Amino acid sequence: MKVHQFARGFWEHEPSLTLGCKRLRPLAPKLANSDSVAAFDLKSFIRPESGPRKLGCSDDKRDSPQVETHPGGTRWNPTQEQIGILEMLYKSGMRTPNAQQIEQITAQLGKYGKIEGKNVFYWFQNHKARERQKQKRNSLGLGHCPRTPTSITTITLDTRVEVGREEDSPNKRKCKSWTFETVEENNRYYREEGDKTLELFPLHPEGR
Amino acid sequence: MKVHQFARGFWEHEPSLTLGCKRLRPLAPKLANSDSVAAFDLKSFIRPESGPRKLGCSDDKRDSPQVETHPGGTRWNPTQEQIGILEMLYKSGMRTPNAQQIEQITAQLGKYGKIEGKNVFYWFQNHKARERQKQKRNSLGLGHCPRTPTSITTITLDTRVEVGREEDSPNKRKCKSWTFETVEENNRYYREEGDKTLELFPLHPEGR
DNA sequence: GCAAATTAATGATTTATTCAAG
DNA sequence: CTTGAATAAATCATTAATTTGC
Repeated sequence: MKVHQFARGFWEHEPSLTLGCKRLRPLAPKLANSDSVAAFDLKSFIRPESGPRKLGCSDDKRDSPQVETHPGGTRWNPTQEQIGILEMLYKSGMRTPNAQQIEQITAQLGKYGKIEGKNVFYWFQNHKARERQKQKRNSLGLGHCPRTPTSITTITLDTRVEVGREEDSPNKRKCKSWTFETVEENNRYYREEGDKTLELFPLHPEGR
Repeated sequence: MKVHQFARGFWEHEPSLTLGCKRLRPLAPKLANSDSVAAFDLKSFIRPESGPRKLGCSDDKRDSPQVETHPGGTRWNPTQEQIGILEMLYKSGMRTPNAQQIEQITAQLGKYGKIEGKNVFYWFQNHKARERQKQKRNSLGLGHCPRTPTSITTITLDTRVEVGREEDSPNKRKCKSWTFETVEENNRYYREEGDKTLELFPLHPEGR
């Protein structure tokens, strides 16, 4: 709220940035004049996806025949093996795997078909949420007995990980580090940020 | 739901996995009996946290005088400059920056103090949400006039990025790829998954 | 003045909801 | 209509402000 002075000239520092110059006069100067260069095209910076629509699945989908991974594949198409394993893990009590676990799972599942970490992550999120819905529907639908978890079933080995409940331990927070990558218009694949991240993390020497 | 056979022996495949064996017993060291090998310690695998509390800010805060980044730093502690710039961008209409943008912003803000991409990401999420709350409170609090955005102000350059509203363009979905990393017990720092990810991504050649 | 105690802000995660591919 | 993907809302947890008693 206070500082705004240095705002000026902020982007000029690094020539490596695509949006170099004096633009970024975020406020004030509309004035229909020279918006070509001076305009800075903040719009495209802010929302690069607004212009070109997607709607494509006609021409760019044909380049890669189908051999690899999911067919024309925008999204992950899990194989039976993958689903089976995931469900097994779920039944074993796993709910929100951490990075290491996701990594391992992804590595394993990768043997049965192409898959990424985020697919595993999403799967667990969705599955958890949908099992919960289903359970809620059931508990409301057929009578009451609201404490009956519909899918305890199997997995009763010695692991006493809660199966039907999620909210349990008081300290649930983890601490994750991500690397974003957008797959849009003209996207890169997996942006490293490599060393940066490495030097960033020793900060929090311990989780919480 | 169907497949369960291969469940057994699933983790034995890859010796490269760190949790191959029985180590990784971060918590629950009590119980002297025989849960050592046969137990497989699935529990610790499933929920490695929940044991050790943090509560530290008394002795580990003094090692690094204060020079670098946030003091004993578990979480990002933004500097005035960083906040200022972020707010500026927010006011410019930026709401949910994509990977590329986060990257650039992070690079810039890194000049004023340690920061990661996820901090930027979170900041925008939180700020957006909290501005929304605030606005809702205000609109409810002082009279009506429910269509008055309290902070249109500035930013009227040629970029017609919406300032006061969020829900707008029909196609909002992006497609991000992450690399998770948990910082817990004995955590790793930034797990690559490097080549893997690279070969994974060409799948979705374009967002949506 | 100064720490412990309390409160206010806000960074970080999780959960709920929504969108859209197939 | 199923479900992968993404976003928004709710929640948790730290850190900084601040208050308070000495």
